[in-house]
Amino acid sequence: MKQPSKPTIRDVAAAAGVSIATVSRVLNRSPLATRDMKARVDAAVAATGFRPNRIGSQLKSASSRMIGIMVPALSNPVFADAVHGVESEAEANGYAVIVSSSDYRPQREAACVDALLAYRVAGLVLTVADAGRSPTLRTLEREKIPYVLMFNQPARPTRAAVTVDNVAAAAEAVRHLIAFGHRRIAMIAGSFEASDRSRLRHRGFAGALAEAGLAPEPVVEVGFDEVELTGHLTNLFARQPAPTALFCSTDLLAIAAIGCLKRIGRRVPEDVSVIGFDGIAISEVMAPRLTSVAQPSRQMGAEAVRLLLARLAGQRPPSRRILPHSLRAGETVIAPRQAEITVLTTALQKGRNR
Amino acid sequence: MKQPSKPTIRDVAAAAGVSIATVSRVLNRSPLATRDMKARVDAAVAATGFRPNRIGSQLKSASSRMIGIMVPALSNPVFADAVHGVESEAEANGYAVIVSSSDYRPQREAACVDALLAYRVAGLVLTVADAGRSPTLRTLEREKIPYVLMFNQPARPTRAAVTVDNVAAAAEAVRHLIAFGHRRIAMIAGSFEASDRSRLRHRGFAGALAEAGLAPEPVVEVGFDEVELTGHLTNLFARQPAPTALFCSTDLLAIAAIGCLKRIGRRVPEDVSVIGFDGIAISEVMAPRLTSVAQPSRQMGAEAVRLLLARLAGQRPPSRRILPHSLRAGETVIAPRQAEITVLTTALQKGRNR
DNA sequence: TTGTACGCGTTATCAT
DNA sequence: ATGATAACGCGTACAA
Repeated sequence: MKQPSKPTIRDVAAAAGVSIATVSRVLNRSPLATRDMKARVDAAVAATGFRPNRIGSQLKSASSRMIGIMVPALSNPVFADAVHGVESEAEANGYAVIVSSSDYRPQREAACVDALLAYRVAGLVLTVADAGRSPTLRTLEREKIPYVLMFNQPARPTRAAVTVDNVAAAAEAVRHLIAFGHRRIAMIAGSFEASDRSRLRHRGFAGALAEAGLAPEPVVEVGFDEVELTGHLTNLFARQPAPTALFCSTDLLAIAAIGCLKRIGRRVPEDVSVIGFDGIAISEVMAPRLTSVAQPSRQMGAEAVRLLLARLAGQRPPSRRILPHSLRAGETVIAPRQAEITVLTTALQKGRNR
Repeated sequence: MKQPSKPTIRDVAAAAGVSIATVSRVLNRSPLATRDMKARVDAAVAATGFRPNRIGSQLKSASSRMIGIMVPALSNPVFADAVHGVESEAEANGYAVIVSSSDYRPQREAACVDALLAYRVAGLVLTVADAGRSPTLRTLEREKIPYVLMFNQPARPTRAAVTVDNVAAAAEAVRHLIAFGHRRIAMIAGSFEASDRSRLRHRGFAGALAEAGLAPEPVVEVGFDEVELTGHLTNLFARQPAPTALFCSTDLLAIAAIGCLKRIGRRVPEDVSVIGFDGIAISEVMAPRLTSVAQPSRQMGAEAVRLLLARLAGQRPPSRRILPHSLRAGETVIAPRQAEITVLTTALQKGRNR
């Protein structure tokens, strides 16, 4: 049952009639490798079916060329896209990626990171529940493991992060609703405890309302696996006067909310306008197309890797990268009924004045 | 700039005043480790901040406790879910997971797998474009690397795979439409070249139509990143008589199709019924809820890992695991207009007969 | 029960 | 330009 264990650099050396040092030089494209040596080694590599063993190489060189990545969940397309970005940028630079997910449970984060560190990853790209109070980040700092946050937007500017400006982006979403004439705007937010983004987006929401002199509407805070929003929405819309628009802290929540709204007899956008946050691909192909503040998830992953690699190369890249968000107009936001009437009236009066 | 390199087992031994063998035994829970030795070592581990280096251990023991995974794309929730399943099952068994994605490009598969093999992964869980003619799988077999396919359903029964019965599942979807009274059923299929699943599902589609004595409708084959189906659908529905139902080989395609249909003035389900394949989470919360043949993606990932680990443990597990699919009734399939009339008529007659 | 010493596959230093 | 050899961190056979 013993495997004919894989050929090593030693086997190649024997087959080529050279020393292992020569083989190593050829494999690593050392300038010292001469043409004929290269030819002989290449032939021997092909003959033996040799594959360089990165484990051996890592042990020696203490640089693992592996990047660890931790996200709350792969089931959210935002994170799946970001991981995709991380993976392809890493791959392009000769790095492999080890993934793990915390399942939105802050207390799992430490264990995940521990596992990654056991593999001596060169660095980490991660999204934590709360960058402000994360034992995990402190561990990484204490042990001087380079890391770059994604989506998190830590208050401490020394913590490397690639994000969008969550407060500004959320405020922009709300202002978009206000510009359409909405005055009673409610928010559905993902768990504040499990997501500092959710808190920041709420701050943007509240700020935009205050700035417009509007009364703050109640915020419905829900869990991330919560898909049954019917109860929450029923309560929300039982109030008089009912909200005319809904800002959701993620697209996933927005899509779920739209489904529940339809089922309780509120049409989107005719009765209620909805705007999401993330700009995931699916929200662009559904009908009506979801209006959303899009963040460039895939690029954020790629950019996080670039920052990490620059840091690993001993450079001093900016510790923070705020990527631009963009308001992606869809079809789920229109003017509320009353405003429509106002607009019409105004238009008629103007017409008459001519 | 030199890092104060991390403590090794040797530092721990020195701190505890024991030998490295003792430390190793304690860390690996060897029965030879005595209580007091364990106490001293544990204290020293804490004092030094030691973290076992898996790289060293892997090199020695030649078993990497890493699983490689390759999927066509993380942006498809089906694969993201499967990776999630792989990740958590692997984690539960002390394995780490290295991911890579082929971006639906068959010619990239070999390079991805090569990279994974360089890390001496213990085995692979993967989805290839076409399990029937995959140089990658042949490579793995030649080099005796254990692997388990996911989603692929290879003709050769020796190839380990965890899948659903794609032909039967697709046929069931089509029979569902037929049972509702649909007679003109078209199909939108993902690229046949990039997905053997797509081909099998088409076979199930054609089989179910033939079995019911229905004429085969044209199949629209589209790329996986193709989101603009308006043209295709316009052509499809310009035919006379137009199809009354649509079977899509993935939920992503179904969602895109529904969006495009609405935009060309066909309502779903009133004018056209739509059924998907995959049962991704989002399709359950949108409105109308997508009717779909669901496959247990997350469990498929987990099951693939279980199979792989059993094989690694030297067992001879069944090489193929066909997991049950389930028809998840949503709101996108109703009876076509004419059938509705027929049904009503029948019901009226029955009522009169009473 | 505990410790010594070797080897896993690689890179890199130092002779030649 | 090429080769011999010493690490890297760990597990374990073997000796004590």
